[in-house]
Amino acid sequence: MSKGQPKMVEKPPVEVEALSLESNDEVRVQKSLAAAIYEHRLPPGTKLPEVDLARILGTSRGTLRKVLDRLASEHLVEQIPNRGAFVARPTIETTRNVYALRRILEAGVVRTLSKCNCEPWINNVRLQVGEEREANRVGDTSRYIRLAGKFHLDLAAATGNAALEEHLQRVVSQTSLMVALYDLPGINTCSVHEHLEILQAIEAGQHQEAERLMEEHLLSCERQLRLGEERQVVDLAQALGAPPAALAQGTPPIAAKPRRKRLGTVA
Amino acid sequence: MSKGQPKMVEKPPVEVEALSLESNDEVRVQKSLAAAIYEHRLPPGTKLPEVDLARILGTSRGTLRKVLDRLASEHLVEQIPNRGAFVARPTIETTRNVYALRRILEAGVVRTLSKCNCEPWINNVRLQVGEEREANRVGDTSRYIRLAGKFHLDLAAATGNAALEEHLQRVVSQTSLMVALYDLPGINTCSVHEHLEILQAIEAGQHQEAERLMEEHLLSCERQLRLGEERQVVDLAQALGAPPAALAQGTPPIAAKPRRKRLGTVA
DNA sequence: ACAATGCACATTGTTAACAATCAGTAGGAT
DNA sequence: ATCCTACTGATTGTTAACAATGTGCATTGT
Repeated sequence: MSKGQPKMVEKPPVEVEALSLESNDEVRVQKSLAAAIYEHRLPPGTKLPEVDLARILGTSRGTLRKVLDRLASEHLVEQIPNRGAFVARPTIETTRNVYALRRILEAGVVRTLSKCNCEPWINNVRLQVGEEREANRVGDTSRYIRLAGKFHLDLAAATGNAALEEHLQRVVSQTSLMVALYDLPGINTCSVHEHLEILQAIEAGQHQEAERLMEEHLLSCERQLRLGEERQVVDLAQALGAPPAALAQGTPPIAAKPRRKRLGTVA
Repeated sequence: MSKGQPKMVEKPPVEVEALSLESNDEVRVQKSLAAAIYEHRLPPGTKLPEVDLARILGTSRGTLRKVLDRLASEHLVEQIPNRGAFVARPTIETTRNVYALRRILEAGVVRTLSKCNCEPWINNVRLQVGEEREANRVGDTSRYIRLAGKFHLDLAAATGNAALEEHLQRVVSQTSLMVALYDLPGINTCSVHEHLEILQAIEAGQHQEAERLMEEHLLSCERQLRLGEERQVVDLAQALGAPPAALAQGTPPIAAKPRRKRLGTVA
């Protein structure tokens, strides 16, 4: 066998299961960061400097870098080329899209559950909704956020479809960012009552109704957000009541972001 | 401002759009690899050695590593701790789950499209289905696979929901691996005719029918796969017809993978 | 006083050398 | 002859130093 040219195709009898614990450090760090973002302890826009975070979380810069990359691929952080990583600030359009996707996914979850046996899980979930209500009453936001999300994820887990669960996990995490960005403080995000209604419909075997309730619930969540039109770049002239004659630009709102100061190039 | 302790929360006026071109090299390498896997040029189980691939794709080991990580997070490659990366070999259970997820997502796509105007895109898509048929007839598998997948992705793109499109992208890619693994060669994966039927129903505004056709289409795709029960570890004794008395293990198939030779420890 | 230019610091990005681990092989004992 | 053990080569994983880039401040000129 020539070893000069690269051997590309070579099937090994891989029979080992791909264990997902990996470095064990990466998952710990990733969970810490993801949880902090998810629970609004790190608000959107927060800078995430590599060295500081590495020291705080007790890991190396390399692993932290890898974790930031992964979180970026989940749209939980944004990376700007030579400036670093920030907690993501999803746009309003993205928010609408993600909520629409959640409706599709979770309607699917409920539909799938209607063909399964609820007994094994439904009581556990009901208990957790109780905790949810309690956390909400006491005012423990972190805990409440976690539990409210967990309700939806538990339903997905109950389907036994790991792929479905994983994808929902992603959008639910994103949703938390959107709540942090656009929710008015003081309003309760996920109504506990609606959660109970959904469980009830599922248990009673009312597929259609359960699905409708879930979609309605997600719609009501989205409606609690301040999703006015995109924070458009303010046209100073117009805002200050300049004479219309001065506005040669035309009617469409000036979408001109390209504020790009040309730099470098020796004068 | 003390610079001894780490400053964690610090909102910068990030108004720059997060450009996704990144290193420009990473995306190129990732696209190359992903395409090669998607088009079955790299069959499941193929080892992906870092140095070879880096040389072939004309990049550094570092970026290739990053790309492999990303593809692993999309379940296109599996990473085994100290042995490297391989083109993923999704299990039969995963396959069923992913197809179920596709039915959920794509039914959602069709439902969403029913509320939109088809005119801008439907003719383009129809033309591509023509190319699809042609590629299939000529026998250009790579091209056919690409186009058949593109149909589904184009529909998702037509919804204007980038999040939905992205998630579908992932499962469609995974699906390609499953076809490579479980499809019997010689059978055409996605029936062109069914694609046309779906388009027709959408155009005619028959929501229900379009949705039903899409689910039926995906079911028929899944049915073309050889998804017999999991390739269970063969019990040699039983397979060779050893006397039942010798089998003290019991009925359940010996799932004993833990072939783990204890190593090290000076004798 | 304001704007623009150049410098210094801080942070990110990349590379290369080193360390750890594993597969395959040769050797020896039972 | 077969099984076990120890070694070698190859490949992956990690660390640390270096390079590149951007930010902010001080300085200078109008």
